[in-house]
Formats: sequence, structure tokens, C-alpha cells
Amino acid sequence: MLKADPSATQVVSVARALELVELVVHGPDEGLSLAEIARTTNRSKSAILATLRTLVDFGYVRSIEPGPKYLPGMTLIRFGDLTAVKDPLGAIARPILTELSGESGLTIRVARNVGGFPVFIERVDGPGVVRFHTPLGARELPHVSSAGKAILAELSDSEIREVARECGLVSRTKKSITTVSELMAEIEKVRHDGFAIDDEEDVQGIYCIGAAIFDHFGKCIGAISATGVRRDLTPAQVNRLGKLVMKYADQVTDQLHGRKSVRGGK
Amino acid sequence: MLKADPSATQVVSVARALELVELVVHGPDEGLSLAEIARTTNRSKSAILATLRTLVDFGYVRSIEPGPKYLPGMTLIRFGDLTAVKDPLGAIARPILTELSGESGLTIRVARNVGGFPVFIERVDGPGVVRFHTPLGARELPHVSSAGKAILAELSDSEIREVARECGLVSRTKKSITTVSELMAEIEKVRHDGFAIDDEEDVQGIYCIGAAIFDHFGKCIGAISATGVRRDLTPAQVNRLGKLVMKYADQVTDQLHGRKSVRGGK
DNA sequence: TTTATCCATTCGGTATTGCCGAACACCGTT
DNA sequence: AACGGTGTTCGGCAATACCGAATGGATAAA
Repeated sequence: MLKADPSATQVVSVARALELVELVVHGPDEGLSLAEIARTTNRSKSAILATLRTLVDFGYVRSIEPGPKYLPGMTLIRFGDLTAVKDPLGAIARPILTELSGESGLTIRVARNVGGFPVFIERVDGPGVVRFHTPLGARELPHVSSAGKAILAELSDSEIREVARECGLVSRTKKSITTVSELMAEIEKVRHDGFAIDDEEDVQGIYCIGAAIFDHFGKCIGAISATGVRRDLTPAQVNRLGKLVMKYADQVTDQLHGRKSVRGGK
Repeated sequence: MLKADPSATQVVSVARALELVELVVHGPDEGLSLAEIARTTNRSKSAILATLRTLVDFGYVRSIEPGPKYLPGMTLIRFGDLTAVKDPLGAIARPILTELSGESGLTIRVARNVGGFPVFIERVDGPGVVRFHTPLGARELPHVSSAGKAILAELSDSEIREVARECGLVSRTKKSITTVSELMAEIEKVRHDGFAIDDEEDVQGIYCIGAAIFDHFGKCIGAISATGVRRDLTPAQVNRLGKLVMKYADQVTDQLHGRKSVRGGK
């Protein structure tokens, strides 16, 4: 299945430039100076300066005087937004996420199924004061996220084992699932309930509830998930919220002219 | 003020790579093929392939089989989100935008003041069914947007003329302001009211209402704007909405420990 | 004041490397 | 079977990205 060596970067200078972007994006809020960047990358200041100038030209990086210090640029916001808007799943899901967020008061996200891993592409924050990091665009761990479990539940058991092997079932909190047998039991529960739960398995104090989304082939193309703080949650609400999230996930599936899969269960 | 020639790109191969990203981002939803990209850029397929491989490695572009076709990648979403989240203005504004969106039912955005031009960095969609393009990260026209007018109103008259000269006061609809004298009269009204209106001046059928945000120096660092469809708007609502948007803008200013400027009016 | 140390920036020279074009394999259609 | 259209590989040349030294400025220490 794997075609060629995946990490065979071809254009070295472009790769180095993109590493700079990564550095700046993850850098401190005040920005990075040229010397700092040159030092951490072990490259000459002149080379870094030339690359930064190009990145600034294209808006990937912006420089602020005096200093100058370098910060992430507006083009990143622009292209990120364009990418999310162009995605048909995101376009369909957005108003539905807004509605679910309003009804539940929680932060709602929609993830795309990328090889069994959830990648969140869109988010609608709830009206609450509490905020937490719910990043977009990153490949999340499938076994400690509700969206991940919802997606896994639609795979065959052998595929689940493959994904589990790939991510290593690393532990994130005391409650994280770390063995295949535990995972299989959990998935069986998800298949029965129709929705998945992450009960502080990724981040302490945070829970998520997720449900799968399907295309017109009945293939699971992603999931919706709702995120909240654990202390606000009573056991009675779990089932209510689960049904609610499932209802809205089904709405997305409908809008995509999709249909829920009759699970093969190979 | 302008330091050096702005469009002096330094690293050609990086620039070419970023042009590729731009091409893919603005490309069709089904994606672009290698041959198509090579044709439209007048470059060899081999060079394009090498660059695309690098971009795919870093997630700026993703390739889907069969074809393969090339589409915008998840890293764009990830970095765009990170950039917006890191921005202190965006971080402060987000929950307030959510609240205002809930109270008004409109789409709310917050823009940063970039040299007199508004650049929107964050958006919260309203619960309505109607959707429209409210892009993020792009430098918008100041004279046909409410956020732009709200920002302009905090500049000196000579600075406004400078910005007007820079953007050329291009017309977008029949109602667009196209002369400096019209603009000055409009700005004077904004200064009196405390909020700005875009009444179908940018897009037919769409109106916006905006109000400025200040830092602790009293400098205008951006603006909030609410967007809706014109037909839903009664004249009585304009004033009510204006006051509402202004109230929430002031909340953002407060959270930033800012204070409204005593306008110099040079 | 002088000295020192950091910084960003400019500029040539060198060798790294990105690019082209030809050739290939692989479909579909004609 | 021959064609036009893909995506892909590879070798060789020239473009060019890189480094390092040198400059000027800014700030801090002596």
C-alpha cells in the first residue's frame, strides 16, 4: 500500500523554509529574532534572512519593528480558513455545529477520518467562559478521543488493530486505554451505543462525546465531537448528550446524502 | 516609512513553492493534477513533482489517489488556527464574539488594524441558515467595510487620505464610496455615532456594523464587525445594533486593559 | 567618553542543488 | 495496435542558495 518512502523530501531549500514557518508558528508570542532562528537551526544568518524575506513577502511570516521580530503571518490564517471553507464536510457541518453548540453549550468540532485517525477541520466554541485548547488540523490520537473511537468503531477489527499498532496506544492520562483488548471492548460498547466517550482519557478534567459521519457509500468519513469540562457532567447527562450528538451527526450525514453503514464487522 | 523594495523576493525556489500552495488553495474542489499545475505555471513536471512532494511531506498540500490530485493540506488549517489562537486580540475577543453572535444572531468578526486596513483574524458564525463568504486573514478594503471605517475614524485626516490613496477607493457596488470628500463626511458621521456602517457598499444585499478596539495607549488596534443580510434590517435596528456592537467592542477594549482614544483629529 | 557585545544587514565566491528534458511505464481511447 | 494523455525516474548542467567575512548601528558595560 505504501508507495514509496514517505519522508523523502525532494526540494531541500523549500523544506528548510517550511521548517522556519514551523519554528515561528510554535515560537513565543513576542516573536523570534533573526539571530535566535539562526542559532536554533544551525544555519547562517544570511540564509535565514533571505528565506524570511520571502516568507514575509508571501505573508506566511510577518516582521514587527523594532527588532525586527518574526511572527506567524496573516496568510496562514487566510489559507487555513480557505482550506476549511472549501472542505465539503466542513461547509456542510458548520451550521449544524453552531446549532449543536447553542443547544448543548459545548465546544463542537468536526473531524475528518484520515486513515483511521481523526483530523479536526472545524470548530465552534460554546458560549461558556471556560476555554481549552481544541486544536484544528492536527492528527489526533484515535484511542483517547471520542471522535477517534467513533471512527474506529466503523472499521473492521483487523483495521482497528492496524491503527492501534500505528499509534502505539500511548497513554495520556491515568484513564487512557493502553491495551488492544481494552480498546476492543470499548469499541464494542461504541458500536452498541452509537456514540463514543472520552472520559478524561486525553486531558484530565475534560470529556468528549463523539458520533460518526458517513458518505453515500456508507463509509465513515469523519465524526462530530462535543467537548466540555468533566465536573459539569452528571452520569445522567452522558446518555442524553450522546443521543444529541448522534442526532446532529446524522443530520450532517443526511446533508451529505450519506447513509449509515450496515457494519460488516469482519 | 517604506524601508526597502517590498517585492524583493530572495529565495526563488521557496517563492515558486509558495506560488504552488496559492495555486492549490485557490484551485477547484476536486483538486489539481500535476500536469495542470505544470501547464499553468510554465514549469517542468519534474520540478513541480519534487516541490509538491515536499509540500505534501509538510502537509501544506495533500494528494488524493487516484490521479493523484492535489488539494490544500491540513497543516494550513493547523497553522491558521494556531496563528489565530496565539494572537492576543483573537484570544481575548473570541468569547465576546460568541456572545455577541448569540445575542444578535449575526456573523461576528474581529479585525486587526494593519496600516489602516482591516485584516480579520477570527470569526463566529451566527445561528442563521444564511451563509456568506466572510474571509479571514485577507486585507480588506477600508472604505467599503464597517470595520475599515471604524478604524479610519481613529486616524488623523491626513492619514485617512494616505490610506485612501493607497487603496484607490475602488468601487465594489453602486453604493460604494469612491471620493475622498464622501469618505470624509462618512468618517465624520462614524466619529459622531461611535460605530460604522457598510450598507451594501462591499457586497449587494449584505450590511455590516463595526466598532473600534483600543489598546492601553488609546491606539486603535482593530475593530469588531457584525454582518447580516440587508433585507432582515429595519432602520430602527441600525441604531440598536450599532450600540450593541459598540458595547461589545468596548468589552474587548476593557479586557485588553485598553482605553478609548481622545481623538486628536489633527 | 571608550570599549565591548550584541544585533541586522550587505556582498562575493563557491559548490550545492534545483531544474529541465528525455525517456519510461501506465492507463484510457481511437 | 497506435495514439494522446497521465505520473514517474534519472542524469547533467547551470542557476542559485548557502556560508562567512565585513559593515553599521544600537545598547550595555567600564
